Amino acid sequence: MTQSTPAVGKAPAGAGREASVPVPAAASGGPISHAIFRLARLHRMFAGQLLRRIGLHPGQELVMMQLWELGPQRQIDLVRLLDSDAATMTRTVQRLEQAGFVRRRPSPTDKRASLIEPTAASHALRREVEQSWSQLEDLVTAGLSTGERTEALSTLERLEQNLVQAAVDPTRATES
Amino acid sequence: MTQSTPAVGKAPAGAGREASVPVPAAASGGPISHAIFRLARLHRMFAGQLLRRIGLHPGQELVMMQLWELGPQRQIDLVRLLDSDAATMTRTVQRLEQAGFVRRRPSPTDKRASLIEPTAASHALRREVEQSWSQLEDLVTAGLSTGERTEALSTLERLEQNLVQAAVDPTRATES
DNA sequence: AACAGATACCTGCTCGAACAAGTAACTACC
DNA sequence: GGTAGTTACTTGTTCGAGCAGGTATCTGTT
Repeated sequence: MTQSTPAVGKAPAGAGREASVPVPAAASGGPISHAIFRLARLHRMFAGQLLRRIGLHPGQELVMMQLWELGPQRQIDLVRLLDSDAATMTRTVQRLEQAGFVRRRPSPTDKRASLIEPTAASHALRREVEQSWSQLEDLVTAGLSTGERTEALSTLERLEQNLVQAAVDPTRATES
Repeated sequence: MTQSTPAVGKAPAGAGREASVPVPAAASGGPISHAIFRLARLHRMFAGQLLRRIGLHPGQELVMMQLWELGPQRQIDLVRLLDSDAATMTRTVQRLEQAGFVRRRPSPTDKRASLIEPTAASHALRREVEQSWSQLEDLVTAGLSTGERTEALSTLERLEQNLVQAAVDPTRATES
């Protein structure tokens, strides 16, 4: 574990401190950026916790959800759906295959590609994964009214859109 | 790169798509959670971009900022300040040392510990790192009024607090 | 039909993150 | 002062993420 976290295996690493005077310098340089960073960190930790007991590693659940929902997909499709990376997908699929959650079948129309399909064993996980997602949602939105949730969502999306915009139109400072 | 992103090395991987119908299933299972996930992803990509041209890897800049601000620190101090992991810190410091941004000196009072201090070479980076942070802040908060920024910040912090709370007081669903 | 370019996938590498173990060195208590 | 427990750090492993190649295979054009 990280440090004083007592309940190992329960609370995500290092949660429960900071949130007060986390990183003075970094915070002053970009409070919102820093808040995103911390929120993301915690959020990832919790997601990791939840997934851990299901037997998946963070990221794998996203692949599985696509397969469960859309059926067999080529790796490149998964890459595009998840906005991931071909190399990462290769390895993630290999591990999922090795774990028995996924099977590969050569594409009938394209000798380069193979179709990735969820195994029967994987379907047992589906409910658990979905539960974990809503569990996480409950945790993160605890105490928020419906209106506040809508508001929070639109705030997050606005920030996201700013970044998407900056990526598409690098008229911005990202350039040197 | 990921997919159709044209300007390789400029726009972070895979930005510019999704944001419309990204991951139907995952989104419906936890819209805010999912929004956090996407925002964090993009945010990390941008931060990575910015850091890349400085010559640091994501995470290393946080260590350096602590050192610049507080002076020589033991690894355990850095771990606590950044809420990181001792093992990760060992390797991050090793890489920073190898890159010439950091030096190790045995602690005068504790033979187990060593003091990590920023090198002169590293100080040249400081301004760049700080610029990158405010650049990122500008990107992410583009078009937001001062009031909206305050609001966004408190929204992020509220979500963060929810997670912190859940970590400290696992009366919640995180437990099985 | 032949070629150039795009695709789909794979492999090797580095890095942070997290877990598990292990080794010194320090501290507290008897 | 000697031992039990803690602490600081290291190493090994797995995993996602990203970059840089490399190899088949397909496709569009001539």
